[in-house]
Amino acid sequence: MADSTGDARILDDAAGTDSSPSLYQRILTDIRDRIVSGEWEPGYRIPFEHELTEQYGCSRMTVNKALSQLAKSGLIERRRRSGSFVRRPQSQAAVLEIHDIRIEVEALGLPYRYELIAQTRRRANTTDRERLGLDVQGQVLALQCLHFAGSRPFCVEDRLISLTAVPEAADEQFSEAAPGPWLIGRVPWSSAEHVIRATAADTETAAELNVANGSPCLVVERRTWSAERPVTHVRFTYPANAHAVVARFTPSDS
Amino acid sequence: MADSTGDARILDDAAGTDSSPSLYQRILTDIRDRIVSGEWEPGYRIPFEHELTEQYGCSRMTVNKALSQLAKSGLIERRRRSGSFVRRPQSQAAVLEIHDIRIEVEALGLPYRYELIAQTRRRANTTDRERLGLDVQGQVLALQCLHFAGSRPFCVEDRLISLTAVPEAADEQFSEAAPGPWLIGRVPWSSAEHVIRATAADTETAAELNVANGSPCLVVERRTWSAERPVTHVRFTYPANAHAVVARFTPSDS
DNA sequence: CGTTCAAATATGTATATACATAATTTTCAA
DNA sequence: TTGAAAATTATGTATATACATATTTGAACG
Repeated sequence: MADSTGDARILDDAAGTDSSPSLYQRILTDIRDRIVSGEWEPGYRIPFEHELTEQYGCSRMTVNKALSQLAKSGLIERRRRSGSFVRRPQSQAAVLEIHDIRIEVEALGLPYRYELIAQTRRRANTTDRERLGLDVQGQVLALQCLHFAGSRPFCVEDRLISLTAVPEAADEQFSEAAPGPWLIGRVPWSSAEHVIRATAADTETAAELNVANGSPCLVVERRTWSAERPVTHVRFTYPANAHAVVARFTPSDS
Repeated sequence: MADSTGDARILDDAAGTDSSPSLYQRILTDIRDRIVSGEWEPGYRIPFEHELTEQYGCSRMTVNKALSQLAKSGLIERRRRSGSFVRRPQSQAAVLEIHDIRIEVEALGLPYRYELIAQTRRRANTTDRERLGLDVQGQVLALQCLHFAGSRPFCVEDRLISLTAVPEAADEQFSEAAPGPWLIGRVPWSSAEHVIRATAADTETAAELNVANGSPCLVVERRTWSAERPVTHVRFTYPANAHAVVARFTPSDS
């Protein structure tokens, strides 16, 4: 009797929808999409297991499997008796830190200051599209900023924001707040790519960083996507010896 | 009846052992330890679910949960009808590639050549212990090598291997095979840390890489652990523009 | 001798159920 | 009013069971 009930449910579902991805995976991606799209903001209480159980017409075990995985991957937080909540966008991944430069500078015991050098709004040109990984035209916001540690320049930031993905950025001044923290608090990212290399400082960069022309610099570029959509591309240029990128990795099964 | 059986089992286990970590997690770490310690080598067939079920006196669901997670984290591979097998050490993590320089060079369409410059065996000195993160003394093997792309030097490798962790390395010549691939095929790593920075080439490095003194270089350092034990530390120095480190990251719940 | 088809088998996903555990809310007495 | 005990609730882990699915093995047959 118990079995035949379950059986009927499975068959019903199979008939109703395409059941090629498993149910628990469908639940998982449904929830993940809602979080990543911003529909469910940080702090939002995800429906209780028993509610999802009803919505999907499945058992609690199935829902639990999906939610447990989301918790393990860090997208949600589960609290007994209270429910499951969307976590605020992880500001540092297990992997490569999405660094907040203010924190980096203050960790050195130096006062932090931020300065906006230039701000341009334009239709994406070829270079912009390449940087963002866009295939269609659209408005972008280009920013150039300087971060200071004490009185000395700490790094140059060269950023491009897709206004298609983040229209609110158009109304933002960025004269006080740096675009990095602003974006992080606003747009949950689902994927990121870093490219790290060394270059010799060109004339402009050398002047901005107050180093000798041609001296070695560390360049960190990051491209960020939210739900498959390009959000921002940023290039940080640091004078050598001022900065190192640290990445730790442990297979995540323990 | 079915319930009381399960019930009795749980109580038995609780009485017999400390049950503070959950059973499925105990199974998971048991297997993980055996793989990482090298007891179960790549290709080894892990006991079938029904065998583990007997060993741990639990249900298949519990064993399945542990094995599924190990599969998701990439440590094992599961094949229907055949069983679960230890995968060969992941040569590239989802995160930061543990790069095989030969492959990198050949991807550029250039012939690859490797040359051993120096090889020293010694008791670990202070610097060595610092590089490896060792707290006790022990024998280490220090290697210096050059990797060529065509006739031009591609990068300098400066490596330290803990002979406590890899005693076989003492008998290896490393005149033909580079230590990187040799180690990767032999020691499964459980954790890795990368530090990436830019420097100006010192006299020695400049000579080896055939670049101007003081020209910018990208330095990638990696420390590797196997089951909490330091295995190797390596520092790659590349002339700028010859190399970039690429890291991709997507939260792993999909 | 090879090809096809059926049995066997291990994993994959789902169910209903049970009890543990942590945290909040309610109740009730001092 | 406060403070301790009890009820409530959502998640955490485990069980027994069922059937699906992929793959190998082996048998039957042309």
